[in-house]
Amino acid sequence: MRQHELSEIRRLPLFRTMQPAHFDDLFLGAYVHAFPAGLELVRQGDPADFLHVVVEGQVELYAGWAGRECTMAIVRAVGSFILAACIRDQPYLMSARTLDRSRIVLVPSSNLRAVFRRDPDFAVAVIDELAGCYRAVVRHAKELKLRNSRERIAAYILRLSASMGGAAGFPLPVEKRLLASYLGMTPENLSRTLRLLESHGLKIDGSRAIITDRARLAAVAVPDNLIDRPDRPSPLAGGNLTSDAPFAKA
Amino acid sequence: MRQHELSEIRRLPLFRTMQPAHFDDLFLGAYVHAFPAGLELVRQGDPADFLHVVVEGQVELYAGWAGRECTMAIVRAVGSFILAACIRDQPYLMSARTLDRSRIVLVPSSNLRAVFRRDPDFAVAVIDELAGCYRAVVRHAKELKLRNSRERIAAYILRLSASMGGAAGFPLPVEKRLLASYLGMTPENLSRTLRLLESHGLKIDGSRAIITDRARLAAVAVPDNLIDRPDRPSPLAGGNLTSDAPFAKA
DNA sequence: CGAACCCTTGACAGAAATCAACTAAGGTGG
DNA sequence: CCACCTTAGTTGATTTCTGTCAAGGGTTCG
Repeated sequence: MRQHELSEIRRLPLFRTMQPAHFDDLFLGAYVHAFPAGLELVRQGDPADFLHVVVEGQVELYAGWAGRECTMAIVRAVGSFILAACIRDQPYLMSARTLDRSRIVLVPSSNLRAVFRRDPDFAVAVIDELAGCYRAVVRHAKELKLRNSRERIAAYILRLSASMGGAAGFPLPVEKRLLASYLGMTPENLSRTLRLLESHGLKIDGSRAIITDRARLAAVAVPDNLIDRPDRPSPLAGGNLTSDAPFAKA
Repeated sequence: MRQHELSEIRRLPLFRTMQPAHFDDLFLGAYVHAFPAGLELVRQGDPADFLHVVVEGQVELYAGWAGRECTMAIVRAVGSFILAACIRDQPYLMSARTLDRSRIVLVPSSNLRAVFRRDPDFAVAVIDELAGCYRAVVRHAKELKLRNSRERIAAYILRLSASMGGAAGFPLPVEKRLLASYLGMTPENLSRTLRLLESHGLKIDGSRAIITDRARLAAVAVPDNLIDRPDRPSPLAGGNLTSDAPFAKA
C-alpha cells in the first residue's frame, strides 16, 4: 500500500483519532487493489469479511430483490462502506460495484472488531461514524416516504447546489439513470419530471443543471434541514469529510 | 425510579455489559415519567437532550414535512430510541409520541457521551446497537424502494407471523392507519389491498390476520432474508431482545 | 461502420392518492 | 339507559402519479 494512501486514510474521521500503533494493527492484513469500472466488489448476502475504503474512484451501493435493483448510495474517495455489516459480522445488506476505475483498500473485519475493543478513541470514532450513517439513511427514508418524485428531484438539485457552495450551474455528478434509481423512480420518470421542472426554475442541459429561479425551485422542494442538510461535523470525532457529499454516505 | 425497572433496563443489550458503577453514573440524572396516550414526547428538530427508554407502553416515531406525516417505527417496552441524535448531539430527525399510556426513562445525553468514553464495554454495546439500527433502516429503505404496496403488506404479514413463532392467525399489533403509514401508503390503499390479498392466502377479520395459504402469500411477498429477517443476535453484545419486533427498532 | 448504451419522447396501463360518503364501534354525557 | 359524538375503517368514484412498453436520436467505443 502506498504511503500517501495510508496517510490519506489516516485523515478520515474514522481513523484520525486512534493510536498510531492500533492504526498499524488495523491495516496489517489489509491490501489495496485497483478495479476496473463496472465490477461487482461485494454481493448482498455475502459474509462481511472486509471493510472497504475507497481511495480513488467511486462506488455504487445497490440492492436487489426479485429481479429488481435500486441504488442506495454512492461512496466517493475517500470514504468507507459496509462498516455496520463488518461490526456485526453479518451478511452485507447491499451490493457494491465500481462506477469508475477505482482503488479500494480491504481491511479484514476481524481486525476491526479486535482494534476497537482495545482503542477507546477508535471505538468513539466508530460510534460517531455509525450514528452519522444511521442519520443519513433515516433522512433518505424520510424523503422517500414524504416527498413525491418531483419534490425529490427539486430537493436533490438544491442539495447539490448547496454542496457546491450555492452555485447556480453545475454538472450532475452521476448518470441520470443512476440518479433516477437513487431517487426511487424510473429513468423515464426522471427525464419527464426534469422537463416539467423547467417551468419551476430548473434548466437541464445535457448533464449540466442550471438553477434559473431558486425561489421557484425551493417552492417545489420545500427544503428542510431535517431531510436535506447533512449533519454538521460531530463534536466527538472532529469533522466528517464526506458528510456533505451529494449522496448519503453509507 | 423503581428497582425492578432499573433491573429490567439493565438487562437490555445496550446496558447489559457495562460496569455496574458506570450504569449507576449513567442513570444518575435520569428520571422516569408516566405519560398518557397520544402525547408528543419529542419533536423533530429539537436538541437531543435525552436518550429515551420505554419501560412500559409503546411509542411511535414519526416524521413530518410540509404538512405531511409518516410513521417511521414503533418502539415497544423495553427499548430505547433516538440514540444516534444523542450521541452526535444534534437535532432529532424524528418526533415521538406515546401510543398507549407509557412509562419512559429519560437519560441525559451528556451522561451517555461521558460514560461510553470511560467504559469500553458500553462503547462496544453502543456500537452494536447503532449498527443494528442502521441495518434496520437500510432494510426499511430497501423495502420501500423495491416492493410495491401489495408486496410490502404481504411481507409484513409474513414477518409478523415469523415473530409469533410461525402462527397462522394473530392480532395486528397496531391500528391499521398506523400500519399504513409505516408501510408507506394511505389507509384507503391498505384497506383495499388487504381485501385484494384475500385471493392470495390472507384473511383479515377486524384486527386479526389469518394466513390461509402461506405459499400463495409468499408468492406475493417473495420473502428475502436481506429485507425481512432481523439480524441474529450479535456476537458482540450477546443478544438483542427487540430485534425480532414486528417493527424495525430505532 | 456498427453495436451498445444512454437519454428522450409518446402512448398506454397500472398503482396509488384524493375526495366523499357511509358503517360500525367506543366513549361521553344527559 | 340511551342519544350523541368521535373516530377507525371501508367502499366507491375520480384524478394524479408512476411504471411499462416501444421507438428514435445521439454518443461512445470497439
